[in-house]
This record gives sequence, C-alpha cells and structure tokens, in this order.
Amino acid sequence: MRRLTAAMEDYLKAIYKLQQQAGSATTQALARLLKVKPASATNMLKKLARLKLVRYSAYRGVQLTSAGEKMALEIIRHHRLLELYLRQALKMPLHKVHEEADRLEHALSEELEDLIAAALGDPTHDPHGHPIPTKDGQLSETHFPSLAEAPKGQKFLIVRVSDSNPDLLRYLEELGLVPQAVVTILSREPFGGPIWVKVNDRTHALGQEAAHHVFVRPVVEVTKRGTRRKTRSGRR
Amino acid sequence: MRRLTAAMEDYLKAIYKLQQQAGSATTQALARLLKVKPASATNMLKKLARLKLVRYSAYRGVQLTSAGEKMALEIIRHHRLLELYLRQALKMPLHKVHEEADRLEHALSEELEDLIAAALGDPTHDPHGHPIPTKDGQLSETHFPSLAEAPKGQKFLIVRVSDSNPDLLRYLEELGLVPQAVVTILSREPFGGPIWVKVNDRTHALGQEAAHHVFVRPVVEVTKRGTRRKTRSGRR
DNA sequence: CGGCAAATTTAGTGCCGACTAAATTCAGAT
DNA sequence: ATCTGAATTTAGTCGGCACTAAATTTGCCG
Repeated sequence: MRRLTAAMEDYLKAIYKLQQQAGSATTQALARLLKVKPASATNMLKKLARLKLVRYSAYRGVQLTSAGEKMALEIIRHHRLLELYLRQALKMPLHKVHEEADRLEHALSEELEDLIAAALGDPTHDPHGHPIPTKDGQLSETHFPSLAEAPKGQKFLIVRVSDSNPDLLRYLEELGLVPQAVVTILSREPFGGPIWVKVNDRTHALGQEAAHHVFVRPVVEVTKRGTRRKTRSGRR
Repeated sequence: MRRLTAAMEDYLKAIYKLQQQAGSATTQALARLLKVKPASATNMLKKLARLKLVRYSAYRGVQLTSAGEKMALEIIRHHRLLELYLRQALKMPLHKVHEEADRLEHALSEELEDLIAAALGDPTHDPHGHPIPTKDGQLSETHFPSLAEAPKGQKFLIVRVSDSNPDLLRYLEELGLVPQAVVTILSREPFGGPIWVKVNDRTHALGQEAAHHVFVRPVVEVTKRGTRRKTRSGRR
C-alpha cells in the first residue's frame, strides 16, 4: 500500500472521469484531459498496469481495476472535501476552489481528511454539486438535465454546475447561477439562441454553452398547507 | 519570479534555520537536516546559486541572498500559518501539525495563505510558539531560556516548544507542557538528573533533554490591585 | 481485400533530484 | 611545513515523468 506519486493520482482521477462519461478511457482522451502528449500517457499507463491499478492492453484503452477505482475515489474524496472546505470555511470564491484543491489533494493525510470531513459534518456534495465519495468508496452519481434541456416555464433548483472551466464558472457565479439557487426558465430563443432565465429577480439571456453546464432539478414548491408538488423528496 | 520546486523550498527553509542557529550553513549540516547525502546537497546548492538565491563558494558553506531569504520567509510563513490553522481550526494534535504542514506548505497559493491568515486574525505565533513572518518578510526572533536554564522556585509561562521531534512533542503534550501553560520549577536534581516541575497541579520529573526543548518566560503575576511583577509587558 | 489516416506505441532525450564511489580540499596537530 | 582525517565536491547512475520523432497498429472506406 505504498504512496502513489501526484502524477499517478492525476491519471487515476482522469481515467475515472473518462470512464464515467464514456465507459472506457483512450490514450488520447487521457492525454488531452491531463494536458500531456499521448506518448507520455502510454508510458504512465504501463506503469499503472504494473501496479495493478489499471487493466491496460495496447491500442485498446484502459480501465481501472477495483484497486485503481478505490484509489481514484479516495483522491476524488480528497478533492471534493477540500473544495467544500475552502468554500465553506474559508469563503474562497467558487471559481478558485478547483485549482487550489487540485494541488492540495495530493498532500492530504488520512488524518486531515477525517478532520475536514468532521468539521463539515460529513457532507455529501461539493460546492459544485458533485457527490463526495464516502470513506469506504461509495459514490452515487445521479443524472440531472441541464438548463439547455429542461422544460421552460417552471422553477428549478440548481443542483450542479460543471467545474471544468473557471472562467465560465466565474461568469455563472456573477449571475447567481450556483448550486442551491432557484432559477426559472422564462423562454428559449430558437436556432441555438439564448435561454431567458430568472434568478434572484434578475433576468439573464444565457447562451447554449453556458446552459449546458448548469444542471437542475424541478423545485419542491411548498404550498400553504406544507404539501409538495413536482418532486418526490429530500436533498438534491 | 518562477515557482520553485518543493525540494528547493525545503533547502531554503533549512538553510535559513541553520543560519539562525549558527550564522552560516555547512553542506553536512544541511544534508543531515534534510536527510539527504552531502553530495545531493552540494548539487542543490549549485542550482540555488545559479538562481541567485544563495551565495555559495565551494568548501565554504552557503548563505541566503536577500532574494533567498525572502523566499525562505515566505515558506516559513506558509508553514507556521498552516500549523496554527490545523491546530486551531481543525483541532489536530500538536505533535502532528508539523509533518502535515511540511507537505501542505508547498501547495499553498498566496490567495489561500491570505484567507488562512485572515481566518486566524493575522496571528503572530504558531502553536509551538515560533513567530510567524509577516507578509512583507519581517520576523522577530526572541531568545528565551529553556527549562534547563531557568532558575528554580518560580513560575514560568511556556512560550515555545521545539518542533523538531514529534515523539518528544507528544510526550510534552501529555504532560501539559505546551505553549501558554504555566509551569513552576520545584527543584533540580544534580549531575544531569531530572528537573521537578509542576504544571496543572501535577508534578513531573523532566529529563535534561526534554527540558532543553521547552522555552519559558517568567510569568506575569497579577496582584489583587491588578499590578504586575517580574516582567515588563504584553504578549509572549 | 487493400490502402490510408488517425490513434497509439516505441525509441531515444532531457530535466529533476536523489544516490554511490572516488577524488579533492581544508584545518588542526605535530 | 607536513601529514592526516574529516568535509566536500566531482563523476557517473538511476527512477520519475515529461518531450519529439519515428514506427506500428487499427479500423474504416472504397
């Protein structure tokens, strides 16, 4: 159970992400995600295969072994706990937490991980709305429609925003389109035009690209009697 | 103003420490402190010299340049802020904060440094009692006698404990010999024998080695009238 | 089925920072 | 002034992880 290098951890995390989206990870996709050349990725894949963290057959892509997946989830847990901690305890702007967590995650001990999780009350989601794997490696990915797909004319709770692009994130933050915010889709311009949304009593014309990165759930509306409409239950 | 590697930062920090204690740093002392071979240290010293962070002439030891000192103090600031944060905000045991901070210090952005400093209210000392360099690189080292040197029969405030040995630290922690604690030196056995101290109403026989790592200041005693005795003033 | 473009891998290099072994320099004692 | 042991440096290696350039494999299309 030797400590992995930061580079290895980055690869495992990336492979996990690609597997989620596409079932398996190709050398090229991995290289693009990690901003390295494909040759470098090949190299590392062999190393990870020797460590039995991935199943790798040449020209055929990779998959995490269960040991590899376990490691990946640990790192993702570190990352997401850190993001939430930075946001919540230290009030770091949302668009900056990802990069910071990316560096810190590799230097986090189990001990500190536990302290942070405890300080946050064992949270289930990071500030972008991504689920945080449990200590024993459980992760419940749920699918939500993006603003681009959701029907107009009703209220939605923003449950997740993509953390891939800090500039986009900063923009969304300015508009108030962050997790936990409530948004109403007013209308939709045709031919790839913007989507009119209302949030915090302000109205914005949101482009397709941005809309694709905001994920929502029909909001729980509480009537005068305290009964609910439109969704079954609970958190997120 | 490119980012230094973690290894370079470690060397700068170590050189700074040795310079404090001895005026200048030798290759050997550096190697011992960093747990590398002397040949490795020589190597790195040349590299740091090329970057104008140290003045290095072969066989003659090193000194930090003012640029090097500035960097060293930044890193020490990171380290000590982290130690205090881990202790204060996350309640990490005192003997564990050093190692954790040693890893995290290299991954800390200026941004996060500022947030942490603000959250702690711009503190002046870390949990071992070491002064924290200011953002602009000021550091006030003050000398204090160790328990081994202090006169018996009076009360002392513990202002600092050495952070060099986690096991020793853990031991001191168990005894209650931590910064801010008040200790009374009862007596001193001759011929290198133990020192009898009282802390929190418990009495302990403290060996020479341990006593050398605990630094104290005569305590401010507040009389009924609120006047003071034995020391001039303020904090620490 | 053959041919070709894209994806991938192999081969070889460079930088970083550790190491060992061998050479060199320094400083203190005689 | 010289000798000698300790400290230091030099020379050469190695593992980690990136890179480029050159092979190789794949899969698809006609």
